[in-house]
Amino acid sequence: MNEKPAIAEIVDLLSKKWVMRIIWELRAGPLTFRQLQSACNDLSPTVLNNRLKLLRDAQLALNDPSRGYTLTDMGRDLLEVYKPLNQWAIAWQAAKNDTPETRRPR
Amino acid sequence: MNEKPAIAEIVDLLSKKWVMRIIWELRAGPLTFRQLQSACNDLSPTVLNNRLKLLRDAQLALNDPSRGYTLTDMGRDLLEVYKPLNQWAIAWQAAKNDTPETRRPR
DNA sequence: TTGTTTGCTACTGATAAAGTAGCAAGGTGT
DNA sequence: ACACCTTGCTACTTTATCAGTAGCAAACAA
Repeated sequence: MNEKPAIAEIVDLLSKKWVMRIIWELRAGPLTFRQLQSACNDLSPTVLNNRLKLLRDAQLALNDPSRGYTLTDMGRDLLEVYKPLNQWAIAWQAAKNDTPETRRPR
Repeated sequence: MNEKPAIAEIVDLLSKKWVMRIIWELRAGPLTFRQLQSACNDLSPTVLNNRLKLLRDAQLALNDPSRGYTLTDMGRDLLEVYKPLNQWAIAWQAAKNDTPETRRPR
């Protein structure tokens, strides 16, 4: 039924611009379409709508008309999985900005 | 020195097409430019070269002329961080393809 | 009615990615 | 020297993706 390995499928989805950001912005609770828009640097409704459709199809988010767009349980799980990446990223950013070329001698 | 939070910076990088795939293809050891190309579905040298530059700048990969392109220690660490995502993805793919709409009644 | 907010679409312009051809540098073998 | 490779890479063109703007219909409120 699935042509692709699961990891390839999710990497494809998360490689699309704004997808991870949208999930991130929904971390604290539901947001309306327009709230999401302004949370994501006023991205165009064209792209936002497209991404929300992808996220709904992937069952990572859904639209509860009375509350707004919300993460599903799976969406929240994905955020949990991403937490270690945050730790790694902090160490990475510090390390890559402290290289022989850019570091001044002491 | 850094305008962006580390997590935003790495999400930006990993959101670019082929970046994660390239890291993945280097998991087992060095590959030459052309080996990487064919490993990544014959992607154009234009994009591959661009991505390799990004990865070199991010110090996740480097080019050892005698061996080919290789992951740095940080690059390998990133792969480690991604392992849980693989587990999550398998469960996610199974769950999302077993929904009330697409599932036939028994 | 008038006004507001909702999700969303249509249309246009800009940017990123892909496809193809080919080059210069370095090695290898004759 | 020569003709061959493979290397990383660039130039150029086409196509896909993303962004910006305007605005609509539905739902509700004053």
